[in-house]
Amino acid sequence: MSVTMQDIAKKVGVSRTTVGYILNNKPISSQITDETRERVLEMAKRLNYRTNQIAISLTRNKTKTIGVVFTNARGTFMNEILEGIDHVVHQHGYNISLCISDDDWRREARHIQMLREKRVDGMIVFFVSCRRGEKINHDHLLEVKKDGIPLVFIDRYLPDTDIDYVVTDDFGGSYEAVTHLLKLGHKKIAHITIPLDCTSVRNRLEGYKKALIDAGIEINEEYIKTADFSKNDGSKYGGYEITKDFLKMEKERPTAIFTVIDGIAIDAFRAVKETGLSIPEDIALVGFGNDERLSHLEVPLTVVEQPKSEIGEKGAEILINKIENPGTKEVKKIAIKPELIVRQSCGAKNGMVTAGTIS
Amino acid sequence: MSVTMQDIAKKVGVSRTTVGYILNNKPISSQITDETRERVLEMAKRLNYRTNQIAISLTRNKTKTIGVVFTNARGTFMNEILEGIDHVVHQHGYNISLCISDDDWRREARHIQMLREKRVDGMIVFFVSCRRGEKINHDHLLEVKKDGIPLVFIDRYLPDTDIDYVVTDDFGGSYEAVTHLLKLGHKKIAHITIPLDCTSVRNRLEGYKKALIDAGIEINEEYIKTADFSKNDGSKYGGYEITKDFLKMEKERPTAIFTVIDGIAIDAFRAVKETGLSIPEDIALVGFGNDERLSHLEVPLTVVEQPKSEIGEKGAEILINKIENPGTKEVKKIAIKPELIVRQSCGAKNGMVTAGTIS
DNA sequence: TTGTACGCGTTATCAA
DNA sequence: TTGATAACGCGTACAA
Repeated sequence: MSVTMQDIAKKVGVSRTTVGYILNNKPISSQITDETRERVLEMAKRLNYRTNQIAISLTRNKTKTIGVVFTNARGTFMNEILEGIDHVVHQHGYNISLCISDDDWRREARHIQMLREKRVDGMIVFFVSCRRGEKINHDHLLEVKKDGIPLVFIDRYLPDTDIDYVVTDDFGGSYEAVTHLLKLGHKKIAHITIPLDCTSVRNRLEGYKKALIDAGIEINEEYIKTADFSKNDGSKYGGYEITKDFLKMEKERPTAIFTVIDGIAIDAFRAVKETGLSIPEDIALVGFGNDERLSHLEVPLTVVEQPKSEIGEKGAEILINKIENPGTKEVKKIAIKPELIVRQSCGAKNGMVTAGTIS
Repeated sequence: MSVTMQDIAKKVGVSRTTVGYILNNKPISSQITDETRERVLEMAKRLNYRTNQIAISLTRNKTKTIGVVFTNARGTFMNEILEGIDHVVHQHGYNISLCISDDDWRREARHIQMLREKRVDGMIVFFVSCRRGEKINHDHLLEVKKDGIPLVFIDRYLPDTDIDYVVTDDFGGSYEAVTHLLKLGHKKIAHITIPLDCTSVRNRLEGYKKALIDAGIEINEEYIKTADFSKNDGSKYGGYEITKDFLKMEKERPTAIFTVIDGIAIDAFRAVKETGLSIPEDIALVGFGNDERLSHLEVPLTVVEQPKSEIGEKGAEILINKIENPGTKEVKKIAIKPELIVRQSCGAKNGMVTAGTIS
């Protein structure tokens, strides 16, 4: 099929070894006749010789490939992280092998099995978390770690394990967003969360609670609702429906809603608009994630922006460092502080409130 | 490092070959003692043996990996195509090696070189097109074709080459959008295009022109403008500025604007809104692509929707077919008819106008 | 059941 | 000095 060193050797009339020395510019090759070198190089060019990395991988036990696993490709969440990973990784001569698990942990496990068979040098994984009621097995992830294959989680992590990760500081971001609302005078701040059992969702809820507590406001469980599950009668109860319910609360009606993700904020926006109330005058609204759609709504939404590129870059750096320095036992657990992008839906004047990076 | 067949063979006290036969369930293995088989299988499980696909790739000369090259990861254009590719490809046991060229053809060439060294079985490429003034070299793509490596282009193609591709029927989609506007009574329809020299942009312009001509309307060059280039004085002249200029045209002011991509439509939307005119009453607006943002604007935009998943799926199918049936010389050139999604910005009542698939 | 050779590049060793 | 030989890494295929 493709041109091998053997082909060149045969054509030129030297051994495979000699060709190898010349093409790789080995010190020994300085002792090879200039004429031989010339002929070999020329033949290589003429035949369009191309290193066979498969052969190299076999001997070196290194593929220069890293596996990247995402749950899905909806929205632009994956994109920015992927771009971050791509930049760092290619700089170091690595390739990305991308897998999408479709929010199915069995698929995820199969993908990881494939990546292991292909002997990737390491993996960056955004793993599947369980939705209400599901049972999820994470053994395939723990096994990767156990077998000493460099592994870095992104955006969420497995508590009680010593696996490296790079995540958004969800607690901090949430805390800041709610504190921002408090400073604007809001006291009745609702939170819409989702039935997804992962660290980010939990930490955002905790950040919300802590901010209220620190401000001396009692947690009102009526103000915390979980979207996207079915009621007994089978009807959907998502961000839209929940918001409608919040708006019906009359005197106790919240004056601000903080949603755990952008998608829910869009639903809430629609609900508020339909009710004839206005944002931010009647209801302030803050999302989390910074989906592109949010800035194009009639009233651009204020959001906590996940530092996606940084997550990707940092994750890749940690991974490559692990790969190239196999001794290190140190486990990196990094939470990057997100930015609060103040637009119009919270009622503050436009601007950006920035915080530094903690780890 | 990892467990090999040799390890198992040594532990069990049989030859490497025997282990291979048993693990791969070869017919010959039926003549192996049940006891030996048991012991081998158990040892494999105990040691957590995992096939080394690198070794297999070396002998088979097949990596079961396909290279996918995109220009960038902005927006959700890549995502849907990628999901389509991913589904088809994994079904056939292939992995994706993803590269992002950052709109830089030299980077693209380097990526393709890497993919070739890693001996991918085929490639799906969304290649870099030239912007005004740039010089782009496509030799690296032609070489892939020349060397017999299965290659499929997506969303754009190189005219005058016999390389397979799957694209949007840009001409048809454009034609349909403009015809739709004509049917709504518009006669002064403007088109904003971009200075990108690729088949899709050119074909959309042609579709626009043909629709007008077929309706007996003369092409008014004043109504065709190219966004995103600098004027002599250095100021930017993008979709926003162009739209403002259109709106200043008084009597000759266009009543509808059709933009070559969604991004420009958003700019145009902003310009119209600022001018105090309303959509669709004063100005109808139609985009191309179906970016998620468009449906969340105050007035949801009517768009020609690129069939992204289909492009990905079809592209992957063609590629895998080429890989697994190496004889076929047939070149597939497929244009998938897009859908016109009628929302509010064109002034028609909501609904979807669908067309079939042509090829 | 086992030995042997192959695919391809690398490298330590050995001969001219 | 200049170059060739052989073995390695791992799974597979075929003859023995």
